[in-house]
Amino acid sequence: MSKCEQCIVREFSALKALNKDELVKLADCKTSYTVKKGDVIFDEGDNLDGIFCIKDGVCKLTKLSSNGKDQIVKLVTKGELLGQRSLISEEPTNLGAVALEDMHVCFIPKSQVMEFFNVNNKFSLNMMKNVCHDLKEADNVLVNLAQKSVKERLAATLLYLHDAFGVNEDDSLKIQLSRDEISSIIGTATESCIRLLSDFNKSGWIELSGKKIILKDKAALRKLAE
Amino acid sequence: MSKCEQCIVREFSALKALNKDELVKLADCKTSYTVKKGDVIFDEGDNLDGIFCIKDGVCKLTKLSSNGKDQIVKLVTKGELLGQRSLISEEPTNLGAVALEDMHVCFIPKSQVMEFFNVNNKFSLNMMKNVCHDLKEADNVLVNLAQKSVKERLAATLLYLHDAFGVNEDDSLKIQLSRDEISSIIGTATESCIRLLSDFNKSGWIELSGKKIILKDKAALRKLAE
DNA sequence: ACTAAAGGATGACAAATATCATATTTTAAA
DNA sequence: TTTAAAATATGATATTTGTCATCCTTTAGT
Repeated sequence: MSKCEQCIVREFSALKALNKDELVKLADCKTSYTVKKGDVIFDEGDNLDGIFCIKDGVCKLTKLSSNGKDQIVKLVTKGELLGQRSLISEEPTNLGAVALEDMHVCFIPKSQVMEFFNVNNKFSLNMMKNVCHDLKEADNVLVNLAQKSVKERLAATLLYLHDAFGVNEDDSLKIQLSRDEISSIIGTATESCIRLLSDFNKSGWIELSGKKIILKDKAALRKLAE
Repeated sequence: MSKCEQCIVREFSALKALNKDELVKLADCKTSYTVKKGDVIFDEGDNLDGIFCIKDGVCKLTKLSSNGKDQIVKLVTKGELLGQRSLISEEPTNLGAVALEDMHVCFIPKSQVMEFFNVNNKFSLNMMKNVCHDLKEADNVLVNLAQKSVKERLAATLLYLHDAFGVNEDDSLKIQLSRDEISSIIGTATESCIRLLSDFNKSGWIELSGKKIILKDKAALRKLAE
């Protein structure tokens, strides 16, 4: 069982408020495991009995719409916690979580989270701030989906992927999404997304080679995304 | 200065967790006032020095998109609190609030909220649950905006207005929104919204008379909205 | 290495939605 | 009350986006 005290990732989440004793307790009760790319961490509607701390990797939070299509609501990465809302609300999850890469995650049982909650005010405040941040982001995404064109949303999404997940040595986006997944972020048909990527490519704003995407003209994309 | 102890509205928000002493304190520091229809309660980006408790009336929370159009993110009514997220995040507001009807609101200064926060665990938990509920709702709206057609969103919105705000004696929706405001909820051009309302009218699903809207065939609307 | 399946690309076309113009009705202000 | 402004309504048209068909490319499994 690895020690949470030495886990750098903890510094990026609400868990940073925990003291030494609490970290020992945490290490004691957590379950650490790996998740393969494509694996389901939890399904929409699952009853979670704790939260997940992402040690490494990225996953998508999705919701199935009544039209049969999945919408990606949020990408969650290293250092973030999963399932907080469900835990606080004492409700089943509203979104499902699927790994986009191989991941390392730790599961922290509800009882332990609740204990920290009650004894460590800083921890609960941090967690609350996380949820508040998520709410702000969700509102912003909502406005973009309602008011911007697919083209604008694609440009904005490419820039977001660039800024949030960085690039490889060859400048290609580090995070690898299928065309279908990109469509599922911007809320459009896969073919429309592919077509627009082609257009962006022809305009010289991006460069496509296989699954790799390189942003060649971020200024142009930024102008489009506003 | 009216007593918060006797205010029924309190029962519907996080404030229900306050005890008698705390309610006296609250009554002591709050400012109660009226807001006229169309008045701005706060603007997007304002620094709030407290939260608002809605005693009566309905307001819209909006965000201005870069295309110059306002998006209505949420309608907030009697019993709900405004500005919680901003207060917890210690950030300017992400959304503006405008009265849709004449309102009675109370302003509770930040210092007092923070004190309750620190001494009353139930209160902070309630507030946290509110934010979590807002997040869940925002995610759901987001998915609908991304995946459903304008027609479906209009049907869903009419049903929502019916269920959330009720009807008058003549069965017309109690809450009166302009066509422009309805468009701003569903995220479409005003003309498209007007046209679809006409279509719904011709189909016999709704009845329009001036600004009044009567839902004649909720089953049909529900089927459309899914 | 071979093969099936999945993902990606593109054309043709249809449907949904936005935009612009204009008329009518309602509302609010002088 | 009169009048100007705003809101509502509708047609004509352009643009955006989705759907369906087909082909090509990559990936994964045997």
